[in-house]
Amino acid sequence: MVRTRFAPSPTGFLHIGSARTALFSWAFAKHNSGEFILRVEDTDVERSTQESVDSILDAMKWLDLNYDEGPYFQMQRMDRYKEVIQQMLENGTAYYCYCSKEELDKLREEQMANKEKPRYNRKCLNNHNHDTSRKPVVRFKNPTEGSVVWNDLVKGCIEISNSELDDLIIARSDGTPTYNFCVVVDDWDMKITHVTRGDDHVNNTPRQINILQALGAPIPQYAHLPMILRDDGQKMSKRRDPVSVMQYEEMGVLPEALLNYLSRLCWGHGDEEVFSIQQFVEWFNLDNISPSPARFDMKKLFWVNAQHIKAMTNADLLQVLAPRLSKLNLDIDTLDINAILDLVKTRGDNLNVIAQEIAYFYLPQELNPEDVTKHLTDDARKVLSDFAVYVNALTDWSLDAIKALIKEFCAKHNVKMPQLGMSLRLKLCGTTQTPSFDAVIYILGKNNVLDRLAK
RNA sequence: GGCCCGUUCAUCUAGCGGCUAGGAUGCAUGAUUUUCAGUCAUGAAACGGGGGUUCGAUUCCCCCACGGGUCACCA
Repeated sequence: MVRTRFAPSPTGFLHIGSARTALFSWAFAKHNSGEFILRVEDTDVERSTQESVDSILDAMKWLDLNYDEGPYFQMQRMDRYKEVIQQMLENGTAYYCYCSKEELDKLREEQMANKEKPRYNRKCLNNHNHDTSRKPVVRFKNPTEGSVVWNDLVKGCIEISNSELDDLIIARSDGTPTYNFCVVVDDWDMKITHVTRGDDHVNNTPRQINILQALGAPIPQYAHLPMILRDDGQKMSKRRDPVSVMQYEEMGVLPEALLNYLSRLCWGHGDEEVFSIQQFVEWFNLDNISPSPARFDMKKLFWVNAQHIKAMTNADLLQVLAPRLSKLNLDIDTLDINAILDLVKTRGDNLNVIAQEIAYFYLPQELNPEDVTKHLTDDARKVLSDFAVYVNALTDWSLDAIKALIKEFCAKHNVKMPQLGMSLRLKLCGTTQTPSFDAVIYILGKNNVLDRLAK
């Protein structure tokens, strides 16, 4: 049974890169009929907040990345961690260290000055004459010989010498365990078979494997996924980029489109570009993940989004649009919303634009003064009032009849289609960029058309 | 700086020793003459550099350059 996990720390919203990691972990589990576990790594008491937990959970829900187990919270597993630390203390795979932060800082500085690798000098390993008034930390006794080797499912074989590692702290002086230790105990207890995570964790892996071995625990498989960078190759930044998943919701991106786009970063399946999440799960495997980082291309994301919007049924589209339409105070029942949707769903690459396209059918829009001077000249106004007479006289309110009417009008009044069209659009919709005006007239209905022309 | 990882069009990618190096986004041009959008067609555009291995390297190996990650009582 394949078991993967997603383990965010609740120190902020769900990051777009984390979402990609979650997606791949989830898809790998689903593809293999396995289980996906959510675990909240909240051992950093200073920075973890309930608000962050909630926003991460909300984002996971929005993306519809469901977990089979959890969310587990590490802070609720303290007893277990302490039990394991006690065992390690007893069997000699861990030891108390009484060195103060100041001492350690000094040591580090000296080593850096001598161009040595900063690492703990094991002063407390066998020295028992320490200041017991101090609260000690617990250190893991890392092997000094040999190296740690694992076959990373994305990166291939990686080997790191134990001489690169030092005795890391697994419990702080206040007794709370640290990240690398909790991860190990959790992955073990939760029977995680495949650790899929960002490749910023590659350097933690040998430490974790060493602890796992000291514990006599099985070693899971590791798959380190490449980072997602900005379009200029820099790291994404909170200040400059939309990095929160929910910001994309605000920008009118569909969750399935975001997932589709994210899936194509560092992964591909032939020439496939636009596909459903179900299809993705069927295709997904770790072999096709490219080991190099990818850049986030906002334009392509929105193109993918447009493809998904276009492919939706009107009923589904209306449902996702509902909150936006009600915010605009549209009473959609007054017109044929289905016909409107048919016309506008190809006219935007996000839900906000689509909602605006719908809005001008229902509500008279304010006119841009530039458009007025350009298109609503005295001549144009005369043409429109003549046209209103024709509309008023039309008894058969069908699209074909309206088309015929327009043709007839243009011929008789010696007006070219675009001439009529632009001023008509402006008067009817408040903008010169609309779908075919015959269709707009048809949907609006005679009364609306005459009302708006009269204003 | 040490260690680890990476490098195909501007961007996302296909390629897994022999191809006119394919697709997509974006860009440019044209068509659809009812605007914009959409759609369709066409076009420009890539194997970081240097050594090997081989009959033959984008593909395998080494070196260099560049990019990224990481070196906490953060995760």
